[in-house]
Amino acid sequence: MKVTADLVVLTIREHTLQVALVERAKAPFAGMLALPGGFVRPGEDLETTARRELREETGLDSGTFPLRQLKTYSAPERDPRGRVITTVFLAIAPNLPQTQTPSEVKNNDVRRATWVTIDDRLMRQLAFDHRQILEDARHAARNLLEHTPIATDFCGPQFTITELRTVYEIIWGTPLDARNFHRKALHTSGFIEPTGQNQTSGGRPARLYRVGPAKRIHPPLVPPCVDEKHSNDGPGQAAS
Amino acid sequence: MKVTADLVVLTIREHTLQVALVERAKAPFAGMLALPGGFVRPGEDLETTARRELREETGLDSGTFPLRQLKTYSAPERDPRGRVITTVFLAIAPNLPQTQTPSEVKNNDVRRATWVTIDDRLMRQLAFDHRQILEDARHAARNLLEHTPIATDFCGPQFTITELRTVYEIIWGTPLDARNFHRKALHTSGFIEPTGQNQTSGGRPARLYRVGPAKRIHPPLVPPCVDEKHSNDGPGQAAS
DNA sequence: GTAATAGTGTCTTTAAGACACTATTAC
DNA sequence: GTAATAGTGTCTTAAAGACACTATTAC
Repeated sequence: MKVTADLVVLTIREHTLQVALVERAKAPFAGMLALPGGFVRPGEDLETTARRELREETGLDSGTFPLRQLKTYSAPERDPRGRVITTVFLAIAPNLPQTQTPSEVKNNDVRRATWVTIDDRLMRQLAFDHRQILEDARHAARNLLEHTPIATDFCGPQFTITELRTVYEIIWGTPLDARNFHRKALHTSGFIEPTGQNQTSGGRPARLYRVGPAKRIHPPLVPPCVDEKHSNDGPGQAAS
Repeated sequence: MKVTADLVVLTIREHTLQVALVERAKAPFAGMLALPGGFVRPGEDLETTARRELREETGLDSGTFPLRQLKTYSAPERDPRGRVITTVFLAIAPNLPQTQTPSEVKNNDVRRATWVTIDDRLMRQLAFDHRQILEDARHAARNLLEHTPIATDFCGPQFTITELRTVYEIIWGTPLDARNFHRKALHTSGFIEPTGQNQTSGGRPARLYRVGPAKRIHPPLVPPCVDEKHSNDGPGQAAS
């Protein structure tokens, strides 16, 4: 049985949620979009494989952001080449200054790597079972946003509260009350801490913050009006 | 590369949290305790493997309770026989009437299956990396208890609120206020619903409930006095 | 001054936490 | 009646939700 590690790398660019995808050079699914990833090599654990493949296929250096294992997909027919199971990792990248990490990457499986805005049209163009994987990963990301400080990973090492709120607004798809968000962010101990610096951008200067030591946001940051009591449990992963 | 599915099957018996373990018949780790599990067969997905191995090794029928995929362990040296990665599933069994599902099971890898109370002594007797796996699974179970109705899986199809509260008390290790728990359980819409029946046991008859349609407990049921804002993130799994 | 953005305070509502008594059964 | 267990109500406190104005900068 073959084993691969695949990655869902999310970022916010151009005010939308985007995912790093590769255009496949070979069959099966030649020319279609797929998640970056590849086979585990001897001596590698899955996370090492994920980091290597990310670098090889997209040029992204995962040293700057953490990888979270999400779920392992093992349906017998999920890869037409034979029996392949894959473990999926979620990564959140800060908004990168360069357009993307494109074709300089030498990799004979991959034609090019690109950021793609996540929408319904994209979801129908994905190879393998990557549509399901991406849906599950989005669900996991939304959940992590509520319970962990993961939103700060979308920002750089320093950010304003407005930038942080924008992350929530884009991923949740709803506007948030700036005052209530401000209060929640500052009153959740260990979430963010001031750096003492300011950032100015055409209006009153904004205070800059960095991520704090907290690993959980407690009580959670809940999206407004979405009473998900009866909602589905998502990709079936146990909460951490 | 070989792939296995292992299970952490938890139940509450004799007022303690217990886990289903097997005594290994062969090297490596002959005579030591291990989680039930085994190799994926052609045509099986991981969950199917887990259900089959559970039945073969412990006689437990997983048809009566759900399996949740937790995490995949892939350290290169985790199995001395060679490269084996394993995907771990969590199952919660109701308190079973029979003592356990013992040695009638024919399986040449396993000498016998047994329920074992989880304590520090046990944790030092586990084969492979199963100590780490069990610790991660306990952490995941505690978390699921807060956010999902999984506690009802420890009870039968019908249960009293006191039984349900006892589950939380045993797993959290702290007593809960009966009145506040009662209110929380009944006011969380979709958590539990009355069956209309009563159960009598030496005192005032208790109303019986069944699990409701909710998949999430919102807001979560939080263990008292445990302000885990700065606590570790656990086994590294994304919240579902 | 004007435009743009950041930052803050109060009232109301909801739910958690603490806490003690009454109700129904078996014996 | 007594023992055992189930069930309930109130006060206080913490935090979310709704809502409008002031502060600081660039031009």
